[in-house]
Amino acid sequence: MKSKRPTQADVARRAGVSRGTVSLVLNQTEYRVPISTETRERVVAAAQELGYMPNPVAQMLVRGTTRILGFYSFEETFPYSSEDFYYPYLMGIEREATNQDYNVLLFTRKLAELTQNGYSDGMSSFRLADGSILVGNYPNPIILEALLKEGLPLVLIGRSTFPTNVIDTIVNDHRPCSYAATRHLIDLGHRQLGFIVDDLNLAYHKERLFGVRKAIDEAAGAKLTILSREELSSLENFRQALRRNEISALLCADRKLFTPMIEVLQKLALRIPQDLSLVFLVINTWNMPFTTPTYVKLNRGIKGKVAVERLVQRIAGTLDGHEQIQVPCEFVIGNTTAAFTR
Amino acid sequence: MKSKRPTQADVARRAGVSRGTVSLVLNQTEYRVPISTETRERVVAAAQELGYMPNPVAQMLVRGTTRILGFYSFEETFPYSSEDFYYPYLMGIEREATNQDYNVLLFTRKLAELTQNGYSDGMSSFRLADGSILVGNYPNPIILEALLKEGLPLVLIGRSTFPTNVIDTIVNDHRPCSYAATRHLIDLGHRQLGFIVDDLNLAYHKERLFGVRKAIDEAAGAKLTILSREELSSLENFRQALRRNEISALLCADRKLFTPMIEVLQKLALRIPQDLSLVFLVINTWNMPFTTPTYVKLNRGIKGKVAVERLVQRIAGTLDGHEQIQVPCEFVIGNTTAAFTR
DNA sequence: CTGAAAGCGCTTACAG
DNA sequence: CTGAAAGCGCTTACAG
Repeated sequence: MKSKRPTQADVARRAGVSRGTVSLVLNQTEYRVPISTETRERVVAAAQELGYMPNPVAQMLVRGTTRILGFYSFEETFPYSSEDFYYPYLMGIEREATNQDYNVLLFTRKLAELTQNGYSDGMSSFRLADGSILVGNYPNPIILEALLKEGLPLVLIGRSTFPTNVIDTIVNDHRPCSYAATRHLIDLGHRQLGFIVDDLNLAYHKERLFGVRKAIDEAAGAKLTILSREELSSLENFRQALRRNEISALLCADRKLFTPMIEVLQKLALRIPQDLSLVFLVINTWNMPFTTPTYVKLNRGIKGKVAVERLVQRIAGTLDGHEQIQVPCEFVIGNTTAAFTR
Repeated sequence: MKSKRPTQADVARRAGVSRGTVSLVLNQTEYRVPISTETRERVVAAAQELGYMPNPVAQMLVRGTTRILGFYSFEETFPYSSEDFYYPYLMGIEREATNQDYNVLLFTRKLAELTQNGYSDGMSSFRLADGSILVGNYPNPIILEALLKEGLPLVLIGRSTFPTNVIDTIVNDHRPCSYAATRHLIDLGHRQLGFIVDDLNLAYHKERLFGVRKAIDEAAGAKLTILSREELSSLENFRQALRRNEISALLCADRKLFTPMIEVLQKLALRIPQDLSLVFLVINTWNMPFTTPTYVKLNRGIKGKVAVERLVQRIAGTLDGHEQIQVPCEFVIGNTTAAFTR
C-alpha cells in the first residue's frame, strides 16, 4: 500500500552501476576513490529522479556512530509549574550541539520505569546517542551507577554522591557570587543579615554559606543569622526571628523556600526593599514576582555548552580522567535591595 | 583498544542457543513463540553477566520504525534574546511524546544549509524520525515544499502559504480572545481604542482585527484606530495619534512592536494603566516588564500536544486528508488595564 | 520448543 | 575507475 521509498539499490539499478558506487558518489568521497565524472553525473541524476534519500538508520548501523547527543533529566518537567525546568540548559546544549554538528535526542521515558527488566533493557535507548548529558542534582545513585557501569560517554550537569573522579560533572561555583552578594549588602550599610536555607548538608548550600561567611567576616560588626524552613512555618516565628536579630537583609539560598518565603513576607506586609532587602542566591527567571530582583544568575546555558564540549571530547576519546568542572555564576543587582536605614 | 560491547551473538554463544532465540527471549514475545523456562533463564542470565544491551540502531533498521518524533524550528533560537523561543512548544510536545512512548529528536542543522546538495541529502536526517513537527509561521515555501514532496509524516505548528488541505497545521484561533479582550476594555468604559500592528496582511493579524472589530461594532460609540509601526517611529507622532483619537486603551497585536512600544510609552511618561490601558494580544511570558499584564495566552504547550497527537495518527496511517486545526487562546486579565476615567 | 537463513539499507576493504 | 562481497547487529518467517 504505502509507496516504499527508493533505496540505494534502486538508484544503482537506474544508473546502471553497483550499490557501492552509488554510496561512493553520494558521500562525496571523491578524494578517496576517483570516479569518472560521467558515472558521477549518472548516479546523481538517478538519485534526483527517484527522490532518493539515504536511510540514516542504515548509515548509523554501519558507521557505528549516530552524531546524536542524548539528553536526560532526572528532574520532572511536569507539571508545568515545576520549578526545575531544564530548558535553559537545553538552550546552551542545542546551540553547542549545532556547532559540533550533533542532533539532540530528548529521552522522555523515565529511567526509573525502565530499570525493571533484569538486564537493564530500558537503558539501551541510551546507546542510540554517541554520548549523553544528564541533568539533576544528586540523582538516584543506583540508577546513576547503572548508567556509569555501561561505560557510555556521559556528563552530568549537577552534583552527585559519587567521587568527582569517576564521573564528569558540570557545576556552578557558588562561592564568589555569594560573597559578592553579601558584600553588596554590607556596602549598602546592612550589618544584620539573614541566610535562609533548607538543607545545609548539600554541597551547593555549603558553598553559598562559605561565600557569605567570608564577606561577613571581613566586615566590621556584621552578623549572620541562619534561618531554616521551620522559621517560615509560622508568621509569628518568622517575624520574631527577624526582629530578634534585627535582620535588615535576607539572602535566600534555596529555591524551594522561594514561594513560602514570599508568601510570608507579603503576609507580614514587609515592603521590599524599604523594610527588607532581598537577595536571591538562586532563582527561576521565569517565575519572578519582582521584575528586577537582585539575584545570582546561574548561567545554565553556559553549563549546557560546557557539558557538550566535555562530552564531545569524551566521545572522541581524548580524555582520560573524569573531573568536576566549575562554571562561574553572575551577580545581578536589581531593585530588591536598598541602602540600610535604621 | 576500546572494549567492544557484547553483541547478541555473544549472548547466544554464552547461553548455548542461537541468536534468534536470544532475540525472542529478550523481546518478551513469550506469547508468540513459546520458549522453555530453562532456556529463557539461561539467556537472561547470559545477557546479565555480559551486560548486554541490544543495539537500538540495529533494531530500528530491521523494524523500520524508530519511535522518534523529530522537531525542527524555522525560527532562529539564537541569539538568546530572540523573541521566538520554541520551548513552550517543546514542553507540550515532550509531554505528549512521553505519553505516546516516543523520544524527541531536535534537528539542529538548519535546512537552508542542507539543501545545497543536488539530491537533498541534508533532509535525510528527517528520515530518522517516524514523523516530524515543524514550528514557524510562513516558513520558506521552497523548503517546505521540498519537505512535503518527501512524503514524510509532518505537522506544522504555525501558518503556511500552502492550502490547508495539503499540510497539517496547528494554529491558534485569535478571534475569540481578541473579541474578549476588546469587550473587557469596553466594559471598563473605554470607547476610543487603538490597535497597533505591523503587517495587517498576515492571517493572524487579520483574525485579531476581526475579533476586535466585532466587539467594537457591538458597542455603542466605540471607535477603533489602527496604528502602525510608523506611528511609533517618533515620539511626537505617537503622542499626536493618541491625543487626536483620544485613545484611552491600546491593543498591541504584534510581538515585534512590543519593545518599541514600551519604550515610547515610557518616554511619554504614560502610566499604565492609569493613563492608558494596555492589552497584549500576543506576548512572550519570559520577557515581561509588567508582572501581571492583561494579555492573550497562546497556549503553546497545548499546540505542541495537539501536534503530537495529530502526527501520531498520521504515522499510524489512520488519517486521509490534511487540515488546519485550531486551538483556542486564553484571555487573562492582569493589571495593565483599568476603568476609563475621563 | 529451537536453529539456520534471509534480510533491513547501507559502507568499505578487496579484487580486478 | 568499478563490481562483488562481507558485514554492521538485529528480527522474523520458515523449517524442523
